[in-house]
Amino acid sequence: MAYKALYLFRFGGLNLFLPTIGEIYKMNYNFREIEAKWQKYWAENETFQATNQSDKPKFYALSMFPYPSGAGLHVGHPLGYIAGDIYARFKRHKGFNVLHPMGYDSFGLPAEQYAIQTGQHPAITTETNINRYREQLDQLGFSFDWSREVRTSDPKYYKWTQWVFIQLFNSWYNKVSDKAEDISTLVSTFEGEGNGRVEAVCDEDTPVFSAEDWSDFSAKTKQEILLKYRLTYLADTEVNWCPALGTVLANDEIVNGVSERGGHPVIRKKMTQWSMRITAYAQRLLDGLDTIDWPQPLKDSQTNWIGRSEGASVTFKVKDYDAVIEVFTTRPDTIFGASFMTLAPEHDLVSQITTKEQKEAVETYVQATAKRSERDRMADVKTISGVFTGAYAEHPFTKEPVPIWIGDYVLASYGTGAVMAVPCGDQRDYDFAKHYSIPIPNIFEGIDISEEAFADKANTIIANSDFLNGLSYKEATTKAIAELEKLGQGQGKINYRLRDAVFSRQRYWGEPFPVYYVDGMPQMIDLEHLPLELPEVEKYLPTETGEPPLGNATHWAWDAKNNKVVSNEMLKKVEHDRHSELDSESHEGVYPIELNTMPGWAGSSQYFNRYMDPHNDEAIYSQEAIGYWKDVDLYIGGSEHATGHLLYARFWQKFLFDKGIAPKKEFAQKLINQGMITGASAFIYKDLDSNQIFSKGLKDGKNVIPIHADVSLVNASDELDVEGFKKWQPEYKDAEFILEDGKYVVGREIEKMSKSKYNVVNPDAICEEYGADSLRLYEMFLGPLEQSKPWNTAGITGVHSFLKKLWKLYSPFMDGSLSAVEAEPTAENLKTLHKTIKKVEEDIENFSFNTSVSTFMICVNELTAQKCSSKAVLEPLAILVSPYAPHIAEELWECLGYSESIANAPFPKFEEKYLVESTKEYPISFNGKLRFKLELPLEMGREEIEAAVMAHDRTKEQLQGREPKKIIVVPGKIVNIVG
RNA sequence: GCUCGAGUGGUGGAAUUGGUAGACACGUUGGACUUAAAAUCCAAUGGCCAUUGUGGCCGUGCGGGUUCAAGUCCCGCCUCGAGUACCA
Repeated sequence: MAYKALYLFRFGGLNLFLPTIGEIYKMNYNFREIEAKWQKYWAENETFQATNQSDKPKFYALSMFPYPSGAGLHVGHPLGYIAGDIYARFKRHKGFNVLHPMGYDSFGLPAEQYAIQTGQHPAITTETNINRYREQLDQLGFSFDWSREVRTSDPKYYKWTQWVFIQLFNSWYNKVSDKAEDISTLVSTFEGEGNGRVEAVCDEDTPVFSAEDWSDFSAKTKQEILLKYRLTYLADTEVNWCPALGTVLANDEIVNGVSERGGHPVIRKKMTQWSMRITAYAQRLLDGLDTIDWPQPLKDSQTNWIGRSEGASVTFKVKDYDAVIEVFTTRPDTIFGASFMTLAPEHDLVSQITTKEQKEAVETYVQATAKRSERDRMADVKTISGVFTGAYAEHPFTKEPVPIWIGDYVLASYGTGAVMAVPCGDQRDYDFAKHYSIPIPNIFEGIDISEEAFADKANTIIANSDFLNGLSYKEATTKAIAELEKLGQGQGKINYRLRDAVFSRQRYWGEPFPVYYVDGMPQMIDLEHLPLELPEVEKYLPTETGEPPLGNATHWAWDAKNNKVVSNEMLKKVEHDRHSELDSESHEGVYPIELNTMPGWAGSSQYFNRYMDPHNDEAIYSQEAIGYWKDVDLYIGGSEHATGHLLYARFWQKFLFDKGIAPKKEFAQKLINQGMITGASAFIYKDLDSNQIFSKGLKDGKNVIPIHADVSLVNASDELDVEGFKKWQPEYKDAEFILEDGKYVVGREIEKMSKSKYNVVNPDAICEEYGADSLRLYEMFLGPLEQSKPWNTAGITGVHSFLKKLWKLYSPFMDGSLSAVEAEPTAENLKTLHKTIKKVEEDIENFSFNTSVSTFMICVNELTAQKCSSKAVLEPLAILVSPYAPHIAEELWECLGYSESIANAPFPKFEEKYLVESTKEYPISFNGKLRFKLELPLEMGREEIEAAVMAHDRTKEQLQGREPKKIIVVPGKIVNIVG
């Protein structure tokens, strides 16, 4: 009651109680103190630890774990984490048992490159960086369950990465059951009947053999054959080799022909590499996309990446040679239009079939293309080049000779590396034919092809094509395939662009393969002897003989008898008296260990499952744990992983599903791509001919180059601190800055946030000035989560003052005391509250976090105006705000008299009845033009509303005695009168 | 080239999916408080016109269309962004 008296006093304008210094300190929203207090509380009380058993429904909210780079976090990094954290906290309020873990993708190139430069062990750099990341993450108040932290570079973790690799090695893909099976089932089939009837995804050069053949094969041959079936296998692959980085790069690590990291040139090179038979899963990876709620653009890019195309494979006999050329075509209906064939210059048959006369020209051409880098080839797509081999193939139906050309527009890596060229139906074939004056037969009814090819399937009617005449694309395709099958020269086929994924990297800082070699054949190390830990090396560069960095290790040989790593000296000692070791059941010697390491995506392909049971040393995770958590309910991360991590992780998950290790075919049901927060770089304009630097408005007409200036030297109105700049870049200390209106104004450009562009905004500084809650709210307020948007610190005062107002709402006496009273809330209070509950709940469910921040602001403004201090309103409001601004919410919650954390307080229930009003404003509109408003009782029906509207003066005035043609009443919305 | 996505005030962005366009915030301007600054509070703020007053016209990239009613739906363009690329 005393409070209430005070309260009335204060709002009555008679503030007689002057606060003491201590009270002033308390009465303000002291975010520094509050945030430190609650971060400590959460850590000490393990508030966010999830249990693997609960009566509550489960919810798994995951954000992509970061690579801990040396630069630390900038304001762009936490965006997705904040969104994920809001959702996780929301779900806790909603009564879910929430798993919200975090960890580090801590293997990677930067740590290794730093090691090369400084000699410091990558583990040390990584540890330092992780500690820094942790500090920054803690500062932002995330509700992560840190007891489940994983690091991909931790041997306890990568033990299981190695284990999955072994499972893949011990599996083959059975097309009949359409899943991965244990390699032992394949071996018993080979023993029983050979491989004639085996339908597997395997290497193309796999020979056909009988059961007898199999038993006669040497142990080594058997292993070689099995390697052609295993889901991870060794093969000579043409790879993207980056000499500058000394490593192989995946396709998605190359941008415009140069390495994504560092921009070094990349060349094609053949190497023996581990590969993953991801192509076995191409169709299932495609089909699975329909079952998951992922962003359409991301699905599209995976679909494109997999690149399914339906068509036919056709074999052409080569005239005068005992050889056939197999081609893949999506247009078997146009087969009568094929007037030549083109092989990729790298095609195996080229050297065999080339005639004497053409030999020189062909060889020159092949060499010339080999020399051209991928980048050059891409740069000039327009140039048409090719050479005739002198050989002819035989058309399967007409038996006419078809000249065989080679040309670099045909890619060795796609399809069979050969095409049947139908110039009338494909623009590239058309251009090629025109260029070399090859005939262009027209096989389309009523189509003019004198200028360009006709590629429109939908409007195709085939002509001049024997049995295909008069048929549509669809009919002709079916018919052509049927006829080809009769001849034994073709069949329907589905082709994928997706290639098997190269899995070896010539790096130090990655997972070692659990593999040693006996007679050059890979052997797996048993689970009980894992992890195989990274050895120490003197230097982190490739060896002088070009071996990967692990070649520098002195202690990197496998003692197969004692199952441990021994020094390379031992290797030499035992090696010379080894016989056919593969034949003996157990290997007792000392053998070399694989020198490559695994790529970055290895560790990230199973981490989400490992979080479920991260400390399990007996299994990758227990079946109880994964049986409970099953899959990720919400995954938040960047779209740049669309065809990398997100595809590989789906592949591993499907494999683990086949093996009965994972219960779900897809690891993440819903995925959201958070947009990038970009930086507004600042530029100064240096005159090229003098020592002058021009302000933005004066640079036009001058010969200037823009130079990045650090954004911290620029104020909100784009004015540069010139003295600060000179201090920062002493090379310009004598430069003359030409000002406009007494100021130096910088130019702005939106770019990706990056250290080298000096546009990085650090969250630490923001937290120091405004607090983590302000930063969290502001990052959400900036715009829709999925959209990329530039950072602009200026606007943060808006959300910060919202928090201050919120604080005041709970503390109107300005003395730090609790103001919430047991007073009955007014109808107005409840209306404001329930409006907010409804909107905020909807917004969170729809991931429209930006609009809910506005809703909070409106709510607090209204409640302040209403002078609301009722507990019945302020309690639920604290819960509503808590996912967004958890620290202040906890503090308010405590002020309201609770000793438990707000984290598990139930989310307020929305009740429609509080929004109901007695009257409603109806906007009235005439012919969509004149508008006025009319307030009418809510319970009025349609006819009553019409009558009330017609009786109104404005209506009469407008209608001037005429009868209205039509009256449209949309319930609760608008009344429209058409006069 | 192909595949997606987006164009709304000075700025970031709202708009219950066809129903009063510009919520909320930044910025700007004016005012209050202050010796002053900061902080805080109040008011105005799409454009043009009218103005003592309630007002009027135009406005969601451009051009058409459907509808009583279009930022939202349809047709045709333009621009920007993202992904991808000689894929047979």
